[in-house]
Amino acid sequence: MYRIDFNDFFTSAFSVDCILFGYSEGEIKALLIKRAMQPFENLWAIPGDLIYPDEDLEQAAERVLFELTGLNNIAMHQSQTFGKPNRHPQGRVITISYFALLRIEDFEVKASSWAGDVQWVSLKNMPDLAFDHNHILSSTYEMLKLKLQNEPICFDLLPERFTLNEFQQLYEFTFDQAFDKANFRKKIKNIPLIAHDEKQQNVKHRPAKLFSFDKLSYAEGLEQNRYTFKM
Amino acid sequence: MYRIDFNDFFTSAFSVDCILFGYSEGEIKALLIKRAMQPFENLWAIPGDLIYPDEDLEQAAERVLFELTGLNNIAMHQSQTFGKPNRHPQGRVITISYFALLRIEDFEVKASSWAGDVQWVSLKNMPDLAFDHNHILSSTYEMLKLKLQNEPICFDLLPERFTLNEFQQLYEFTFDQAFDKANFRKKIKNIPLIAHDEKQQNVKHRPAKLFSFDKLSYAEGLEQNRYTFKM
DNA sequence: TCTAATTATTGTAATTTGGACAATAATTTA
DNA sequence: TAAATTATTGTCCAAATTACAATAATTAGA
Repeated sequence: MYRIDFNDFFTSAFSVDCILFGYSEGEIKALLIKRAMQPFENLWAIPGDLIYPDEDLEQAAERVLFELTGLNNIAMHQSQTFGKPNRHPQGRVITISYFALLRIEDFEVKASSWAGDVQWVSLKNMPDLAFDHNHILSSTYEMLKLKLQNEPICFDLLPERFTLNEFQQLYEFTFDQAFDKANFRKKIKNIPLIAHDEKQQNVKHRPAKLFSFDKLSYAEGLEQNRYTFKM
Repeated sequence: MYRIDFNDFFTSAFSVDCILFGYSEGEIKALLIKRAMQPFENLWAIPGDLIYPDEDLEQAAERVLFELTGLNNIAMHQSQTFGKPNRHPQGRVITISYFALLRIEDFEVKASSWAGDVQWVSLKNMPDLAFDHNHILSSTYEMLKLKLQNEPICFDLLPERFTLNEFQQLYEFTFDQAFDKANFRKKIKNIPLIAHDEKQQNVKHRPAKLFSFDKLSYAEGLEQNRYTFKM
């Protein structure tokens, strides 16, 4: 086994790639940027940036999110790390992928210094992306689906107040299977929801009641082991 | 937002940390090394090494595993990446943790060049480790438990032929709860096991039948969507 | 205003699963 | 051969799941 000089190891860089997932029109979408610089200029890509030498990973991920959306205080979930030796044409760059769940309608996207254009793209309809970003995106999407099934993060994708049907549709999309309406409502009866008096607006039929997720009650329940979130 | 020179980013290193989990005496254990070099010389640590500039992440993880155990062809699972700016006293080193499941009795551990001593240590009984290794170990253990509940990897920890009781005990340990024997057997009836004629040896009571996991049938079943592994 | 259309919401009965516990079987030891 | 010990199977009841039916609330149009 050969040994290289210790300092020769310190010739690499790392980056974060932040996959921002949103949900609209019954589909999960990712926010992509059109790269404004080399390499892969003009190709669509996952927003990301090199990590500063004194910066924490999560901090870097939050920085990228903020530059693009102006949003703070959004939970970032670490997904996986990708590091094939030749994945970046300009040197050895290992990238750590993070994802966050956003409400598309809650903010306006700002194209940043390194992005010429920004767009929500449905996962069913993904073009060829820069670097190994198609691979990163699809494996991060798998991780999202796993987490959606085990943690109550679906509410980060839904509007603050949602109908039970919207909730159900998101789960049907996630599991790629249809549920019976009546049975879905029984299935979720142990998830603490707040029922509001407010109703759905502008629909051509009986409007549905609006609900919101009761975070506080859920946190309490977790502590007392009253439930774990399992769909 | 300040910008540093592009080349200043290429001053970091990355490492893999390989957590080797084994199962014996009703407990899950990790293989730790006593560090033979600075920093943290003589402290117990997770085996790991810097990644060579032209080396793939998984390849590096397999190299560490091989140096320590002589084992090849063991599935490595990527866990999480840790990168607090000051986690390594000699520079910026981000580490990617991998884990593998081993049958303790199937090989002999060899202390390697960078390890003075090697030992299986129960997770219930963990000393202070080098670097942020206590943190890495405990969060990787959480990921192991999650995967044990969703993928049939428990069989990598059990002997090739096992009794249903051994299988049950591993699950009781994982879930930290006891199951009724009869009911456990119903619960697992959709997991394809091969029943052998062979029986348990050298026990002071009725010997139990030995089973092994039917990988082929499981893979087939997965393809046809006949089952997903959920405990 | 009344009726059809549409979707929301609740209920019911049958089936399946899960948990508690009892009964029987196969060994070893003395 | 009997006692001890653990393996394995069976049974009953409660709980969860499923399929499907019934009722409620709203809009649109006659």
